[in-house]
Amino acid sequence: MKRIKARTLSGFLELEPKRQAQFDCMLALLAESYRLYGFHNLDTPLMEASEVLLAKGGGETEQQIYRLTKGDADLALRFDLTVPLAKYVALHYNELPFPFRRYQIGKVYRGERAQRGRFREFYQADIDVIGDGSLDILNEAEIPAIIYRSFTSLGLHRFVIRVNNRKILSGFYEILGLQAEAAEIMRIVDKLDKIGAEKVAALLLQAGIAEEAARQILNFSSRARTDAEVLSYLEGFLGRNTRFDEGYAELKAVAQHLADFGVPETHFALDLTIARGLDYYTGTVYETQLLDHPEIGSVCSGGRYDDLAGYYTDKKLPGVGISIGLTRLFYVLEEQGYLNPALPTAPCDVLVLPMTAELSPAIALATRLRQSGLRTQLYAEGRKFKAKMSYADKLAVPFVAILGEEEIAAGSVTVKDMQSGAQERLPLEAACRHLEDKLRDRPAQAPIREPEAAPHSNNQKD
RNA sequence: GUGGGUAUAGCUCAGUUGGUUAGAGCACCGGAUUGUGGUUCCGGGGGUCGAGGGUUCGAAUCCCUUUACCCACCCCA
Repeated sequence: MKRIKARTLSGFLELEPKRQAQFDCMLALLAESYRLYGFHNLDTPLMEASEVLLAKGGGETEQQIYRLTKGDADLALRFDLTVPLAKYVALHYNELPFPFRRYQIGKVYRGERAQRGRFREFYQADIDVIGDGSLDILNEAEIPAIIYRSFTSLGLHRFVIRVNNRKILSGFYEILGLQAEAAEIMRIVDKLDKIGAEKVAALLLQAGIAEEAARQILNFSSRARTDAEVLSYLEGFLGRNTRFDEGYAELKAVAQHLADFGVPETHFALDLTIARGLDYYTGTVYETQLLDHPEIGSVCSGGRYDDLAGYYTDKKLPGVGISIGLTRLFYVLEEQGYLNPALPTAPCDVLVLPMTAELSPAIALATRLRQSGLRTQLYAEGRKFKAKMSYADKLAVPFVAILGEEEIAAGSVTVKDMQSGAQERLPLEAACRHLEDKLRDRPAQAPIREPEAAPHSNNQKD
């Protein structure tokens, strides 16, 4: 028989059990953070009609989307979670409460070249708040708090949430008489972090921007300012452009309530360089960077948009949302050695090891433990004790319960703590309560553990 | 889509100007230890050297074709 070589497609991440458990832990904590802020969960289909996903048409999406046909049906795999949300909100408009707050954590697909930290199938963890006709600015101000909560709950602390407002940028470019080039300028300025001021200046000139204007654009986007300095700097331009003035008011409103929302100043920065390449953002934009690894770019991005579902409905549905690239985040944190080795990854709390051919007592014990809510696995294979212990070790299970002839005869069970190696024989009920106590008292572990001191950056591009 | 690189065991890789039967570490399995794992020692299984063609007495090694993958750019999470 000819065997097919087992393989996984490039750009598709597949984890062995221990790493999957670490990933799942991060995913669960994100969902918990999102729920804490009152978001509905949503699970839309992985596949949609191509015409729905490609409503916008053109550009990168069309090139990168996975498309397939089945009979006459023209189907596509979702490219992000925002377009399916737009369809969902348009379709279920009458049944939804507005503002509609939903979170969604799911896989998305992009048929582009895979490379380090870039996948063809990856998880996005999104939240969006959709308004019916209008949406209060406070929803935009709350977003940094959700980001802060989400990252700290994972155990990450060395990050900064950068915020800007696109109305300020486009208003400023209008003041310079460059409204036609605004989108292109933003895309270039957005690279400031990556390639530096000189190269950005060169790109601006290349794009046909006059030298003086380029100088002003760069000066405007200079980062060396505190939040207060940014706001007072912006005040100097007020009264010259309506859009600019609006953006200023919004940015100020977002910054104003940070303390009330519990976001420390250290984790937040008004940053006029943040532009976002995506063109549907119309107001506040967010990016989150890991301080120790700026080279990986933003790990959580989003912003305000005025018209979510214009392709599907006449209703005007403004919103604000963010997306965490969970697969990339996991990949990078693992690569940097940030995953907490103390994170429990065992599929169960107790492994019951029967030593006799008669399995009834072991089954009864497992049932008893499960009734107490302890995750319990029964090892039924008739292999050597050594193999059974080795299995327990591979699972990294914290406790094993050994049931041999002696234990059964005495109505007892031997409980072994796999970490310390200590074991004791206890009467059945006492053993169960002992396990309950031990497992209840275990401290919660965050999936991420950052190094004490920031490692010096040696990630020069080569 | 553009540019560069790589392909040898499950994984990470070594392999001399082309020369016996292609190696190491990790992983896996067995034994030392038949009621005790994770450490140690001993042993074992596992490879069409990506595929196809060519040069040669002889190819993992040189040449051609091809496929896959990796890195970077574009763009993004």
